[in-house]
Amino acid sequence: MANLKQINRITTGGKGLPKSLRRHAVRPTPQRLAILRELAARKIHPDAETIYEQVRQRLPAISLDTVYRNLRLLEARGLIMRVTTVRERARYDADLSPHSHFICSKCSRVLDVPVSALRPIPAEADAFGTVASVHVEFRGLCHQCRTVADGQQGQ
Amino acid sequence: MANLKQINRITTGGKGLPKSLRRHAVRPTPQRLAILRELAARKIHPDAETIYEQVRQRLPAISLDTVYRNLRLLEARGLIMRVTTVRERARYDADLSPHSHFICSKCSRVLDVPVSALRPIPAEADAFGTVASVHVEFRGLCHQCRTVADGQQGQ
DNA sequence: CTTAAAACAGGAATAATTACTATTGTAAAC
DNA sequence: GTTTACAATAGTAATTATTCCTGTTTTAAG
Ligand SMILES: [Mn+2]
Ligand SMILES: [Mn+2]
Ligand SMILES: [Zn+2]
Ligand SMILES: [Zn+2]
Repeated sequence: MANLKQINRITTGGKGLPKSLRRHAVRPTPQRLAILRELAARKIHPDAETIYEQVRQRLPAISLDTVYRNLRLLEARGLIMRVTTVRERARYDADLSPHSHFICSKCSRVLDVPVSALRPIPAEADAFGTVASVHVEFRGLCHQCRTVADGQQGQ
Repeated sequence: MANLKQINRITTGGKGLPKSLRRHAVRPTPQRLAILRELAARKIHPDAETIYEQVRQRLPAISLDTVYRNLRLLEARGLIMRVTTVRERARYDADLSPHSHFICSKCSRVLDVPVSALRPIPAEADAFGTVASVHVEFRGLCHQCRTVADGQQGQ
């Protein structure tokens, strides 16, 4: 981290973002701002590595870990969102009938949700390409974990 | 792999699955059958490790790689399905407005799908727990990749 | 200016999954 | 019933995305 003044001059463009960050009790560091700006400017929904490569052009000393750390923090504070689902172990199902799943964020059990709870999703998404599959996934606290305050680790 | 005859006697229970596998041009090996049976018998939507631990009790010599390899093959052949989404790098979005995404399986670009294409999902899923979030994700070939036969790696 | 807490860079560690290789099982041809 | 070619497996190494750790720098507050 060398020459912070200079870095600040480069990266601190508009004043909107810094204020927004302060409101969420997040310090507007140059690295953080650069990451957030990169995400806000482009609509490519980039991953950590892609953001890293871009931000590096302005802040050559930034580390990949800083990108990951900030993405995590910004997501937790509700300032950005994840496009993909939570990255956890792959789980499988032998039941091929059309249905969806409710995944408990506490005990990580997976419950079947019948299609009746879904309603068919219109073919309007075909505007973007040939839809091969639609994945619907509910997350939350299962009944068992809600009532029993102390969540056990089921599965 | 020792004493195959014995293993076969143990694991080859019903005759339905072996035939089903043959129909899909998949050889009904004892390991494969055990994995498939484990998945079909329980409705817990297990991950590879969990299946491994269970199958190991009957086939102590089975390797974890065999479980992974077969889950991959069975999914590819359409005999089982994945509960969770494809395991790839996490991607982020600064646009917090409610919308969904279309992910191209060829160029891996992510396109925004407006809510108009979704229809609200009924609160019927509350039957399973307190729904905190709903994730809808479309997969397929984007227009660009469909027309241009030779897919480029966009993003 | 001093000081405590937050954030950072760089590199090591972790965890899930896949790749590699020598060996074994299978099915079909002879 | 042998032979033979190919598929599948076990065991282990490698890969990949992400997180953790440690010493240092930056920030904010007194
Ligand atoms: Mn299911
Ligand atoms: Mn989006
Ligand atoms: Zn639960
Ligand atoms: Zn595409």
